[in-house]
Amino acid sequence: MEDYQLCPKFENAFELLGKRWTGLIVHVLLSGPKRFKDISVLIPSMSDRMLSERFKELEAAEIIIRHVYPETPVRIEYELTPRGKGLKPVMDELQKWADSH
Amino acid sequence: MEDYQLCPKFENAFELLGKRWTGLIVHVLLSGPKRFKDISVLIPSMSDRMLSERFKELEAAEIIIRHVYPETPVRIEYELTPRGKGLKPVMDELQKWADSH
DNA sequence: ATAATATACTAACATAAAGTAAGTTGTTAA
DNA sequence: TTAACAACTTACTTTATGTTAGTATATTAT
Repeated sequence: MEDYQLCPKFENAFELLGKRWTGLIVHVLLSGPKRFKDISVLIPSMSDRMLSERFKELEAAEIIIRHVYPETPVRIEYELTPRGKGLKPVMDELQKWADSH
Repeated sequence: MEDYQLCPKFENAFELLGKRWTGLIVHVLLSGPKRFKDISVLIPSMSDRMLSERFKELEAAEIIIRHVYPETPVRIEYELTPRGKGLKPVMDELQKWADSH
């Protein structure tokens, strides 16, 4: 039995963004690539465990890319893909809403 | 010890919209007031229990209002407040993103 | 040489949120 | 009198998230 859906794409979007922390992570990455630690400092109420889990999901959804720079010590950065950057208008509108209401 | 926050308003917005189903409920209410049953039919994968819980949260956050029409049988409708309707641009941008990416 | 510090995680366990199935209340219809 | 419907609620299970501690690898301090 298939589920009737309002709009599969829309529902898929919410499956991702409707998870705790996902939106905030995308939001901070909109200001540029960041390291694991950077984000955990910017969003201190989120645990490392959650950040790690969300990174994996966002990478699988091709919203972020993981860059490994083989320096010593190794530097790892997370960056939004074009798809991820495409969320900027959504975040901007949400910011406006949050400020005005 | 206070938690440093990126932007309290923004984080608050996510506390609500970052919960499962909330976004979809708002989305369907953007097309007009609806009854409990209407929404449960439009979003069949969501349980009544969740719908009931989300309604309460959205009402408390003044995003929806609950109207009771004392007909027989009683008719109850949920409608977006101006604050709730203010989420339209956010939803529109998300829709665009979902369609294009 | 050894201990301490740092980054980027992972593991184990506890609690909170969401899913599932059935039941409640008040009404009208057959 | 039994059934049907709307709008929920309750009890219980499963999944998600929170909390604390620990690992691997490398550099720096003593």
